[in-house]
Amino acid sequence: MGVTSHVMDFETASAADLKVVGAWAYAEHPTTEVLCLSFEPLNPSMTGAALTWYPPPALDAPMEDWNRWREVNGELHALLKDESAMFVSHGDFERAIWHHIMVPVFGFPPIPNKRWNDTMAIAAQKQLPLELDMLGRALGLRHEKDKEGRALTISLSKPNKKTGMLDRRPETLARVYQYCESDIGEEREALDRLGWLQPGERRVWLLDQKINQRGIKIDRRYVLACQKIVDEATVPLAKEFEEITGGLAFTQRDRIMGWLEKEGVHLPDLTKATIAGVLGGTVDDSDDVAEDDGSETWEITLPEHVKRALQIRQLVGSAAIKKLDRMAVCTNSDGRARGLLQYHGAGPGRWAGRILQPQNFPRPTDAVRGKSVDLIVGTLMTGDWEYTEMILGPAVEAVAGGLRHALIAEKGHTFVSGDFSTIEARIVLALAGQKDKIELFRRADSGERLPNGLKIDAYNDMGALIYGDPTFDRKKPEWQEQGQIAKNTVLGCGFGMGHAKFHSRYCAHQPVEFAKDVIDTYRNDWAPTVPDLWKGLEAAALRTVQTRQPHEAYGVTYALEGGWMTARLPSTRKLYYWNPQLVKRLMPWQDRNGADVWRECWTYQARKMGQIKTIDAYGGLLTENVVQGLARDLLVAAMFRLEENGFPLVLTVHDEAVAEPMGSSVDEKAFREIMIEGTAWSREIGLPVNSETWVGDRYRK
DNA sequence: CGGCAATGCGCC
DNA sequence: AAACGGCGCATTGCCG
Repeated sequence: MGVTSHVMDFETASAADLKVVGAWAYAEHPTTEVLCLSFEPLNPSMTGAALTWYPPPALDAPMEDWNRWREVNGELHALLKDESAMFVSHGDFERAIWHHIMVPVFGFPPIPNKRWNDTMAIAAQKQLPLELDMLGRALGLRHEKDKEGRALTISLSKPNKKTGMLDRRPETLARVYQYCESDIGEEREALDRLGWLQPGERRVWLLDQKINQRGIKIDRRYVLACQKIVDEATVPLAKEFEEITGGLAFTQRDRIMGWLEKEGVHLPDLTKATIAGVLGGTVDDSDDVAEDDGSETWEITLPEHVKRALQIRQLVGSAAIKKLDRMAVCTNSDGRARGLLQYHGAGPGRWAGRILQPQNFPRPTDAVRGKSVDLIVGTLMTGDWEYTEMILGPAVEAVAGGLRHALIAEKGHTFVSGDFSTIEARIVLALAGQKDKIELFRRADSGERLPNGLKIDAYNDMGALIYGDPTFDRKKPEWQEQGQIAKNTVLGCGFGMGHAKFHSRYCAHQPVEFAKDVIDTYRNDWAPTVPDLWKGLEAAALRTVQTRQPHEAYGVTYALEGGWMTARLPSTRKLYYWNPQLVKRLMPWQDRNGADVWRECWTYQARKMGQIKTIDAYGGLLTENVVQGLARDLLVAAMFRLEENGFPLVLTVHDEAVAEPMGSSVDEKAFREIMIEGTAWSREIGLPVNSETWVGDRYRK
């Protein structure tokens, strides 16, 4: 990226909370002010050449202050004028401040995304922590964080408690400038070690920036109406809960558990499934929900007051409704929320969600399932919780189920969306060369029927094998439960899940032998080439670490590069594993004599819950990474085609893309064709791609 | 009071 | 012979 790159870092102060509202709403907030901007060339021969720009001094300031300011101001303008000059930031904060403050307030020219690089994106792509100081620690940088400077800078956003004044004294600001320049040092050091994005990914990042900056419209009126419903419906129930439990709030999970014990009720947890189980209502498994099948109606008689308390928790305990608060504050003045997606936030390259986390909206709940979006929105829009309960059902649950409808298309635009059907299961089978099952999916996609008239269906195919009945039909009411088992087998067993996990997760009320049979059926009969895929990838990767030479299996090439293990996918993109190490590990199974099994394995380090964790790289995991990575690349390929063909994207959710084209009549068929076109590599491995699409003016499932 | 870790719960 | 994984956010509870 050349010698003319400069690292840039702003320090700002604001009454807005950056973590809550995100960079774009923060930058636009009327109280947000730039304290300073440090910039420094990347050229190593110019280390220490950082300059710090700050807003112009007061009109009556001494001439020397003005002269000093003019010098830096001139340097910055000259830099911007040189179109070959590039800029580096950590995250999108600098771009947001530049757009909302430097351009309109201080008259600087806009900086197009093409002139930016992002160290956070690079760290993400190389599987390292995203936050700068943890990134530094992971890379073993010796740069010491200026904690005092940081604390001081943060304190400048708050008025002095006694005087009510904001501290902007010259000596205070001088300390902030010093901190800002030190921050840049850390970023530069990190960049030296990271290098740049791998080939092909810069254009993905540019697309990501376009989508994030385009934002998505939030229906503010709807959000406010939903908040009103939640508030008013919750008040009486919270009070009742408090009375029953002797002063507890329904959010206090641990204390509720304690209280239940005291009342003689022993539950393993307070998950949705468990509560539904003891309350006698079965967990409603809609066709496309793969979880919760382990739950069942437990033979427990509950005291009435305990039952009522659990009911209340079930009714109002949805954490998802907190998204309403975020939605209400994170939008820009044009009503759009920006910066909701983090490029490469997840290991194999998927996006992660930010701010209001648009990737985990609750799926339709009982209260709203099967009802039209118009009815749901029309009802909630009244803000009347009693009316809502009359039309839809429990108010909080109805709001939770309708949360995703708060995302709307701009006036004069329409949403069109599609996902990839069962894409991960298909990629596993295609990669493994399980041709008969791939053919099965292909025939199912084209709506073909069996000789007995039944539509071809992968889950039925699996069910027929598990239950030894060729007429197996999961749509028949009496086979509903078995249908779920079959579905979970197809979807869940591709990455080496063992019988114990399958049992506890999907069929806890069956004997464990049943789970064993299911796992065996998948591995030995339904998809016998898939375990070979696990073994093949595991062996190739292990040999690579052992010999330090590249090894290939199933079109995936493992190699050691710098401090990373890389996996080059059939799509040519590489996955990164930081700091691979050989280790001996005890396997979670015994040999036929019942003896422990030890093996040479390798580990790598990855970010997990804000920490660096050491992860064992076994075959099932490597397979999953490869498969998820390929699913992501398939989506990215479709995203480029969509963007180029008049479908501007506003959101992606792993295997789903949402666009917001102009006009009210949208070519849904064209959208679908683009989605299922596939790529050279997907055709090479014979992957059948299918997509279900919808069109509407509100986000939905 | 704020930072941090652990846990729960939502989605793919 | 054979280990599902990936996320973010809210809350709680502990620590200083």
